[in-house]
Amino acid sequence: MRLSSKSQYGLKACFILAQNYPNRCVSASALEREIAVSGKYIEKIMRMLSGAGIVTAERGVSGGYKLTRMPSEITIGDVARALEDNMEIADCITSTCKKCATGVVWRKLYAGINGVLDSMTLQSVLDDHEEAGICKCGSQEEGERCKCAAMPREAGCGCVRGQAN
Amino acid sequence: MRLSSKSQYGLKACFILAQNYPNRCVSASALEREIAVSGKYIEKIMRMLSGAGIVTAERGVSGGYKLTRMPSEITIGDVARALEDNMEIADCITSTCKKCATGVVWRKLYAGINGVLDSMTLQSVLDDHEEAGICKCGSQEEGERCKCAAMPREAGCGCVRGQAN
DNA sequence: TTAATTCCTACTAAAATGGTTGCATTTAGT
DNA sequence: ACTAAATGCAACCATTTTAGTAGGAATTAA
Repeated sequence: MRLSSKSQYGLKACFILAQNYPNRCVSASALEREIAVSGKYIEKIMRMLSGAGIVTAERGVSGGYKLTRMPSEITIGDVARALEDNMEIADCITSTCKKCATGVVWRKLYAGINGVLDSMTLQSVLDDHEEAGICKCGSQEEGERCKCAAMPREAGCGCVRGQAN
Repeated sequence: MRLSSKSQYGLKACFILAQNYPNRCVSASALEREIAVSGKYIEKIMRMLSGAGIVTAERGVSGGYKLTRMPSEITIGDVARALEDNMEIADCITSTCKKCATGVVWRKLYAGINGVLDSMTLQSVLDDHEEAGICKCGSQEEGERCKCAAMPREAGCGCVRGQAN
């Protein structure tokens, strides 16, 4: 009962894209720096998100990835279902078998999981996080000022582009 | 994002033990017949449940497994957590890291999963299942009479011990 | 004594996971 | 036209996890 690393990295990437929405593309190599994950691997993950219609990709120099819709229109469930190879938590989820009582159980769990995941959007999570006094950009320790340098940020986080602060 | 086969088989076994509670022991070989799973494998699974204090085992001829407490006192979560090797769905569940927004998400999911699993007991699920017009013993197809023969059953399911009906 | 049972350890084949490699294609800038 | 930075794609690979299997020791009712 574990999420794949794809979901974990991919969601981090989506939060970064959300912060750059709708203007800027974010490249795989920028994500590599920010998330500390292999560039080739995050590239693969982004391609899965692209295939699922969650991000678009622009090729060529100064290309990268961008959300296809507003962060408030993308649920965590959208992202997780795109990246999790197998969301069918048990064999009897899709089957109509009613023979044993386990079907009820696993279907209820399945519904619960998707319910939780779809109750949050990229936007709502970032809002909650910021409201809790934590800078959206995610690169600082608690109580410290933001240290991020590589990435353009929204106002209010204390970051300066291309310069640590 | 998948449950292990241990949880799936193990929960089936627990329902059978629940139907035989509190009088009868159910042996691994009986479970093998009922659930259609390797006897050696279900034996291993039962030992995990025994280690978790959910069932007790009696050795020797006419031995087997029995629930340690009433089916209404055992939640599905108890069973799943005993059998699922790793319930930590993401790396940041237990850590106190607040740097990125994914922590909020996965902790909410984790709480949701356990909430669903703990909202059901062996008893409540069996009751719901029976109320839906489905025999608790689980061996019949929908609309058919029960075909189970190997196992003693509670009144009302139409089974006769040691005899198909 | 025997047969049916659990207990325990070790082993193994297959599948899934978490990437890596290499190359083709696209594109902005010079 | 050339180059460098970017995505697209397919194949590969090592490690870990999963889903059992195998074999024997200890226990117990008949």
